[in-house]
Amino acid sequence: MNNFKNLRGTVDLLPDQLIKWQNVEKIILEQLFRSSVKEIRTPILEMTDLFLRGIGEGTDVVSKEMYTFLDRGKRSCTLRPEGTASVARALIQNGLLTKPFQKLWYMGPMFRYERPQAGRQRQFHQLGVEFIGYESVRSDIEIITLAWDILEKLGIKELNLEINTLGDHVDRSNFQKAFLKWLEVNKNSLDQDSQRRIDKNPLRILDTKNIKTKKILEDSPRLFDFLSEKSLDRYLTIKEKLKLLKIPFIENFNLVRGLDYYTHTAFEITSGLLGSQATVCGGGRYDNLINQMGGAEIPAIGFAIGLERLILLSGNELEKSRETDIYIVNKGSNAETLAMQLSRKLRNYNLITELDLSGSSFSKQLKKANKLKSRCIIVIGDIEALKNEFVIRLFINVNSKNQEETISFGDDIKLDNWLKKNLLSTVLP
RNA sequence: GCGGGCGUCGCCAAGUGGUUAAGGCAGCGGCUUGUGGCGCCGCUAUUCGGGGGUUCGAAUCCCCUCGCUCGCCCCA
Repeated sequence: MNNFKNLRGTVDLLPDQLIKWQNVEKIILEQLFRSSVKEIRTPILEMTDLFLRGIGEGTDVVSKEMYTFLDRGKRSCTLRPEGTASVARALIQNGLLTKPFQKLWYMGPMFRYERPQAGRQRQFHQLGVEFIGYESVRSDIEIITLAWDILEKLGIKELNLEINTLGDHVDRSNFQKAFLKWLEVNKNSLDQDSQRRIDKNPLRILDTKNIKTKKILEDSPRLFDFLSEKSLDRYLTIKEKLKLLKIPFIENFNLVRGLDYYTHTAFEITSGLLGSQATVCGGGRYDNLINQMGGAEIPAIGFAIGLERLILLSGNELEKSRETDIYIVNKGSNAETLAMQLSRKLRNYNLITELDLSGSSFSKQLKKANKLKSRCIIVIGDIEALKNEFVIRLFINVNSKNQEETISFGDDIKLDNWLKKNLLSTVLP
């Protein structure tokens, strides 16, 4: 096997699969459009420092999962592992932060160097939405609602929304002090992973999956008790409004999320149907990120949806695509020229037209049309070409020969009427 | 980075030491060189992920390697 292969953790998306992708993307884009969210596109490649500063050096993403390399100018570059840092950078750099409020989305590939498994790849795709400049509690609700509605529009069932609050940076550092103190005392009872995290990223210990550690953590100080009145009030309001909007959620005080920049609201939407990589959507507030990266103090909140996981969850009704409307069977040089002209004309209708380019026998071409489940065929051979006409026939079943019509080239009215009567009335939008 | 499972045609597979590597689907050609379905006939792996070894003989046994996959960690 000397052939080339794709790199581990990357996949080819093939035509049949892309039907589903396109349908999913269409529904997403429509919902974003209706929600007044605008698109932004940033480079896939960025300076490594952007992510070190933005995401945080202690995070797993930065410390062990980045695709980083030196370019020819010896600059350290990284294929983006997520989108938020890039968006923040772009807004600062392009002076867009003078606009007080912006709702933005992006969609595209992200890269993380990990061992692939079900629902996890090294190159994967995310839809990200960021509400920039929004501080109000309502913006938290609105963005959670948006994420929820997108998933709902796609018909995805069995979702769990988990929410938590991380407080502001003051709350968090107060808590962290108390927590670190507690950790020192209880260090030896923790599992190895958690012990390692004490120095690197203590908050993440809260999210451990180790059952023993979980048990021990029950007696640890809780971030919730360190929330300022304002932070607490914010959190309670969110819960209350979500209830009013009838969006079901569960509280998860251990939901910390992997990136350093989050403050206040953190949320995740998971599905039991995904196996061990259950998170479809993760998001939260990041009021300090833009400032940390050199911009003004601008609050923001966002989420990201993993498209591969979304596709796994989406129903197979989205795999269906429209079939061919008209298959043009043609043979002989004059006929072929006429067929080309005709196919161009037909494409001005909202019809899927396939011009046979094989030059093979009528029988072969008909078989192909049948295989494609074409709703209608046009036949142009030497005989038709000589008379400057073509035959158009409904192709629904073998016996539909009687529903055929001969039309002269140039008789656009007759063609138009035939199409309206037989095809256009049932064409999907 | 650490564990488990698996690699036979484009896909699904049988074969588990003896000289032809089943079968199905898909594909291609024909029956039918200007008319679809069905059917029938034919073609499609000098080779079993790759390399080395054991053996008279290997897809089948051993070693190494590569890849895939599932899980841990973590995340989308």
